[in-house]
Amino acid sequence: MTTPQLTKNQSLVFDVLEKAEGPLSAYTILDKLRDHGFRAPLQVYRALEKLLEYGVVHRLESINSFVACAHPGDDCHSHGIVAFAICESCGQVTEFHDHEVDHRLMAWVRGQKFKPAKTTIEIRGLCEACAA
Amino acid sequence: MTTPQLTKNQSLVFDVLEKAEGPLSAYTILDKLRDHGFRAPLQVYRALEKLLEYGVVHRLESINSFVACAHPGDDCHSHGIVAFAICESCGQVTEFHDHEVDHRLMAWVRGQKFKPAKTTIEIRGLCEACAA
DNA sequence: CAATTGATGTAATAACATAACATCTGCAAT
DNA sequence: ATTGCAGATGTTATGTTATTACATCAATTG
Ligand SMILES: [Zn+2]
Ligand SMILES: [Zn+2]
Ligand SMILES: [Zn+2]
Ligand SMILES: [Zn+2]
Repeated sequence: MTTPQLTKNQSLVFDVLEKAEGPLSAYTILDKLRDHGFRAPLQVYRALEKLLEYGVVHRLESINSFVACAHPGDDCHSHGIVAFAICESCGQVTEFHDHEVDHRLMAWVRGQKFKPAKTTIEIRGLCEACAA
Repeated sequence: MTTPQLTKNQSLVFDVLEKAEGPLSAYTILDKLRDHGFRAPLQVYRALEKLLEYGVVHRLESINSFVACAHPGDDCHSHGIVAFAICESCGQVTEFHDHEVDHRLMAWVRGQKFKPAKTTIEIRGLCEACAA
């Protein structure tokens, strides 16, 4: 998907996520944008909805948070599955993907005649620095 | 992990999940147990916490719901990663397990010196019946 | 201009989850 | 048996995440 020009609110939300060290909750984003006129959760959620659709932001289901894509423009994103390693201590997120994992999951899915729409792979644990 | 004798509340919550067609939210479980004296969310969440710990119930992160384990006693559960296919139309959940996926993810994790604690794999889409 | 479409603003509410504190129950040590 | 403890439970309140409903605004287009 080619990303269209972002609207004002979408840009504001995206900039906050890009500058952040780690994933942010929608309400944390809201707080960071109060000075820019944001007043209600919906302003954040609506922007996020589009940014997710454009593939420039990912949602981390297991921690109800959002993060800017670490590999913008990477073609794998369009058809591949993205995985995340999330440090439960420092919040650091690493985004990666593995074709073999994709293939195995999609092979299973095909066998079941299941029609996949969105796949979540999230590994929570401790990053190297925090595990030490 | 060997499952200890369940307490009254744990048994009630587990029975509701076992008899359910698909995954249930904590509040749905609460409603189903009002007749048995349940009054507050915490009664459900506390029971779920233990049932998750014993491995007889799984949490589906992407839909904030809980489901009874489909493969109780399966040894793979203790050390392997469980994956779920979730039908967004009828709610049906299929639990499966693929060693190759585990190996690939764990190999990646080792390479990063990341210490995994809990891994989530959830595929949302349409089951065979609903896709037709 | 009128109609449509997409974006935005605002208030209210729904849905999910935890904190804090009191009470009870079973069991072991004295 | 009494005391002390640990685990489970009950209850209220609160915190966090997400959506519904409705009004308004701006750009496009026929
Ligand atoms: Zn990405
Ligand atoms: Zn860390
Ligand atoms: Zn299971
Ligand atoms: Zn279905």
